[in-house]
Amino acid sequence: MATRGPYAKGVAKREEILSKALEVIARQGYRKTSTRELAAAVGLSEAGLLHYFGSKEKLFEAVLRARDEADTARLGDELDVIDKLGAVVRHNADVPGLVQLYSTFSTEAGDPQHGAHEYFVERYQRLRAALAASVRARQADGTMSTAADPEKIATLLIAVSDGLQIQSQYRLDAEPADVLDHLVELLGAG
Amino acid sequence: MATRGPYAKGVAKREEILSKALEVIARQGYRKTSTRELAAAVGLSEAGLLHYFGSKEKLFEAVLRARDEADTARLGDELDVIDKLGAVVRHNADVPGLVQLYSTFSTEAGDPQHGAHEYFVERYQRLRAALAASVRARQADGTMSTAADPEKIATLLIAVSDGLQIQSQYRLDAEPADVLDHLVELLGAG
DNA sequence: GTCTATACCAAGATAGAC
DNA sequence: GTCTATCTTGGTATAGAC
Repeated sequence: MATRGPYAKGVAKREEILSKALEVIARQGYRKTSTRELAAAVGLSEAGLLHYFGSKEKLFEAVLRARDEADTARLGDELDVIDKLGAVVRHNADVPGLVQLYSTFSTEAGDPQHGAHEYFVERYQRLRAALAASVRARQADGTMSTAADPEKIATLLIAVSDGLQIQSQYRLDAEPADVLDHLVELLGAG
Repeated sequence: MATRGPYAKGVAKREEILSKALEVIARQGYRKTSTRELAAAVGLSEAGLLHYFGSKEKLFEAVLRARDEADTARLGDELDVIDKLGAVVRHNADVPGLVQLYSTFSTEAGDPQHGAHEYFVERYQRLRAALAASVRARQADGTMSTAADPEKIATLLIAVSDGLQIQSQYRLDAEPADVLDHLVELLGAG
């Protein structure tokens, strides 16, 4: 039962699929992207496509992981986590299809049976911990109110960022990132 | 060509469908609830069920409208809109199926082609206007910081409430309503 | 009691997941 | 190819306005 791992060709194809999937989804949204269409776009049969990821759910989970990695690579280590969150929200405004993928997927994976449920559980835990640490650091150097509860503010910041992405799909006048900035600014006083 | 309006029988059936739909969704989630199953639960064929609502999307839109009305009826006119939002978030914690329906639906209806898109556009506009008015009222009687921008805070409060419902599906320690309360409390200072 | 919109069903077209 | 899902087509039966 020696497990052999992916061949170089498979790794390359995997990456091609992810980047193509991102492109197609960004153009036409998540719900309208079928595995059939995606398969055609990368020159594979449906079975061939699913061979790499096992299921549609896992494929989209991989797309989101790739996006997280791209965000991390793009933003570097200059900003603290709260500022990064703002930068990502700002950047996302230019990629509506991806926003829809993230929103739809994070919502439907709320079902513990969903293939990507654990991915989001871990992602949210990691994000909350990092944001809470950033809140504490800001409180220590006096740039955030000490009345704020770090854990609750961490949860709040994620909620704001998720919720703004949903609202932004419905003729929202304000820029989502500006609303988030306003919150951080108000939390700085006091 | 005179349009005759629904018969008494139809009105009753419509209500039965809405309440049964809520029940079924609460038990097994939104995505796993098919029109076939729903039709069986109310003793109709699929075509008979769709006769009332036209499409699955419109049916679930009707469920959400009914929930909004129930919330309004239950809460009365004692509370101002911000407090009502908190009360609804608190109440929703007891109806997990509804939370999933609302989250999933509000997300996938982000597509302008979606049957319920206009419903959410109007709902968000109405909510934002009401919340902004409440912010201004609080600023006038000194219970909210005048540094807060009423429009942005209105958008923010909705985002928080939507985002918390998503996060609550992923092993969130804090009570969503407590996080919202914490925000309102912090906005009161200053 | 007539008439027609409403209430409902059987079968199938279409399309996506796998 | 198979299975499952939404929704359409083309009907019959009945409620209830006149």
